[in-house]
Amino acid sequence: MNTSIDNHNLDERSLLLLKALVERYVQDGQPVGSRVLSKDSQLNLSPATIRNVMADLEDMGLIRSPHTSAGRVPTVSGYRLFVDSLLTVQSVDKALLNKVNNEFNASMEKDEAVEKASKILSEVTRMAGVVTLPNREIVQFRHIEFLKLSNNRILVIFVADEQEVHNKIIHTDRTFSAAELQQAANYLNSIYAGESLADVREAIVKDLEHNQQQVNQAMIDAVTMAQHVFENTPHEDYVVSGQTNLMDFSELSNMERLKQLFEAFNQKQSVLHLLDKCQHAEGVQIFIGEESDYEPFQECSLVTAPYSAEGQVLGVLGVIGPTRMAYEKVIPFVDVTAKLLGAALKNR
Amino acid sequence: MNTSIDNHNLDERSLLLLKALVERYVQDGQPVGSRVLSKDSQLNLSPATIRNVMADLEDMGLIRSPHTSAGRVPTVSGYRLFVDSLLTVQSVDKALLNKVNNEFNASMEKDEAVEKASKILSEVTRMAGVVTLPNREIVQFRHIEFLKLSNNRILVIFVADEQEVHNKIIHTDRTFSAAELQQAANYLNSIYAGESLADVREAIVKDLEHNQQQVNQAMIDAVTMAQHVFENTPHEDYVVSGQTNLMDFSELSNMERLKQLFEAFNQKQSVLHLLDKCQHAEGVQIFIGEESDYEPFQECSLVTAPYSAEGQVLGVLGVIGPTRMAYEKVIPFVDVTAKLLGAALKNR
DNA sequence: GCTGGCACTCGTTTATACTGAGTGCTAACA
DNA sequence: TGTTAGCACTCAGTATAAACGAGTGCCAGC
Repeated sequence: MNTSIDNHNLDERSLLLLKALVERYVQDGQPVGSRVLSKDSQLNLSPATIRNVMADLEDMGLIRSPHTSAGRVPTVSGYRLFVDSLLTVQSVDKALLNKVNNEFNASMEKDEAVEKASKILSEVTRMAGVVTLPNREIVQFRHIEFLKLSNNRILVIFVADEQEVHNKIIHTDRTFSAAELQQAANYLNSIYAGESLADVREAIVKDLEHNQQQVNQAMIDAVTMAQHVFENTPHEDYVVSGQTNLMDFSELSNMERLKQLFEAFNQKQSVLHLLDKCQHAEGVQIFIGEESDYEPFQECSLVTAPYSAEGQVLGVLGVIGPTRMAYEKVIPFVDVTAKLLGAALKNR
Repeated sequence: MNTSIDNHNLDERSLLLLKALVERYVQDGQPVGSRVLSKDSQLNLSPATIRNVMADLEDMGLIRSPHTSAGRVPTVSGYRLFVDSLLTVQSVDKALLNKVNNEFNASMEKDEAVEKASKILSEVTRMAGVVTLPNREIVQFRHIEFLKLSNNRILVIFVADEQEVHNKIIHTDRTFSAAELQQAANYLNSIYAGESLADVREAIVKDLEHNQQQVNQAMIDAVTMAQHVFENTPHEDYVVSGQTNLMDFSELSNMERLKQLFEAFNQKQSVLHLLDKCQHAEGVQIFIGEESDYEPFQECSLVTAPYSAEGQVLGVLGVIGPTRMAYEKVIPFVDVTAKLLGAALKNR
């Protein structure tokens, strides 16, 4: 790795100072001046010298001062450099780790575990926790069932992956008898059971083409109905916890922006898009402030990690909080939570 | 009705003045003084006279002044008197009514309709809308199905009331074969289909006692499993929309309290309790400020109405907003929305 | 009983000055 | 050449005071 690029051609001392500055600022939220930094940092330097260095750092866009007579605060690039090469990751407290691990107990179902993970993330970090629901594409088709409601409304229940039950009402062109429905279900169960949903979807399309030439109307009907169910397969989704924690941060106390942020969580769509980007990143991924390129998150950072079981990436989890957060603690915690959630989902 | 009690022994003029004051205050959120009221109200009275009347109203606890040199604002009792006997209900705008009615279309399922109602309430009133999910007790049992997961974990799927699908995983003492499960389902479907959930629950208990003496183990097993499913029947629940609308009100801009309020929505429990109280009230029910006796709602009012279909009360819906709201518009709108939702659920 | 008048209250605004944290620059020092 | 002490300067924040104005309560007169 070319550290000279990573580090903006800065010498050791400047980097140490930047590190000290970020840590200090994260700690008490006040712009930090040369005087405190002089006492704070290991290097025994006078405030004046520090001011010189800070001037350089400011020129490089790593820090800035809110106004003339205030200290300096890190810019996004400053934070970036910090998290990329400066920060000393703190290992997660043993006791905490144990406690969290115990929260995931064996009798827990998928949804519960996800919910729990989100809650843990928010409670431990005192920020907002978010977990995407396990990806459905790689899930196995297990069982399907049709129930006639009214003449051409049919309730379809299908079970995926041992315990996920989905249901949907479809509208058909003609009326089916209970026997026909039973037959269709049997047909589908016999040929698709055990395949992944993605595969099933593909297979359905092929089956339709293929059967068209044949004359078995019953099969065509069955597959057509299945297609109804799978074509707009349930959207992805995620769970948020501890949104209200964000109301405690003074940097997010602007009602205007806070409202935007909360609405973003409700909308889901854009946040999902953002989380998707992290899905196939390896390990922890971080968006600092405007890096996310998403207006409502301007003042926030997002720390994520994908979680997986048996080599399969299932989803993403993370926390959202103010840019000024204790990255050195949050990052390892998000990381470990992802692993624990993955483990908890292993035999589900 | 004994108006002399209702009206705190106030003469017509005082009441008219109170009415004018409340309306004015609701309109522009500023304490209203004698001068504006003198111009505003029909009665041609000098500010001095109005001041005298206001002094009386203040003595009775209907209005108060935030400080010496401000106008007056209504107290909770003031609002109460206003909504009970003073307010002139404005009929809902025809165009709006039509628009709202069209939002509920026939192909909508129960959950969707509820969701929609909540959204409509929040969007039209620009406050938070809330709708409890239709009561499940009166719902019909339709179909049950058991699916074996692992040795003693069984996935139970049951369909209620034509389209509601519920699922739950139960743990059994012994292992059942697929055939046994099928048999159990058949048994339950044949004897309980069509009954209300409440009845089913009762029947199960009786069946168990009764069958105990008999020797048909299969039936006992079936009923025992059913009992597992029904014993802690899914909790009540509700849907909120437009929480973030509440962030626009200056009277709720205290972060501390706003956080409390949002957390109350998440907790659900207490809010549900409050809504429950309205379930069997006839027509619109209103809690003004502290009347709800629920801390987080201190600065808020809740306007609710039960909704029903075919004579059966299904749930409650309403809006939550600042005490200072346009009751004369909100009340009829909540009322009519309840009716429309009821109608939309009629043939579901 | 209603009204005009008047003294009074008190939150809000505006102006002014003061404070203190922090800077940039320069000159001297090692 | 890098470091430091010193000094003038900037500027947000706070305090103080004065002026303002919206509104009141009360009283005397119509």
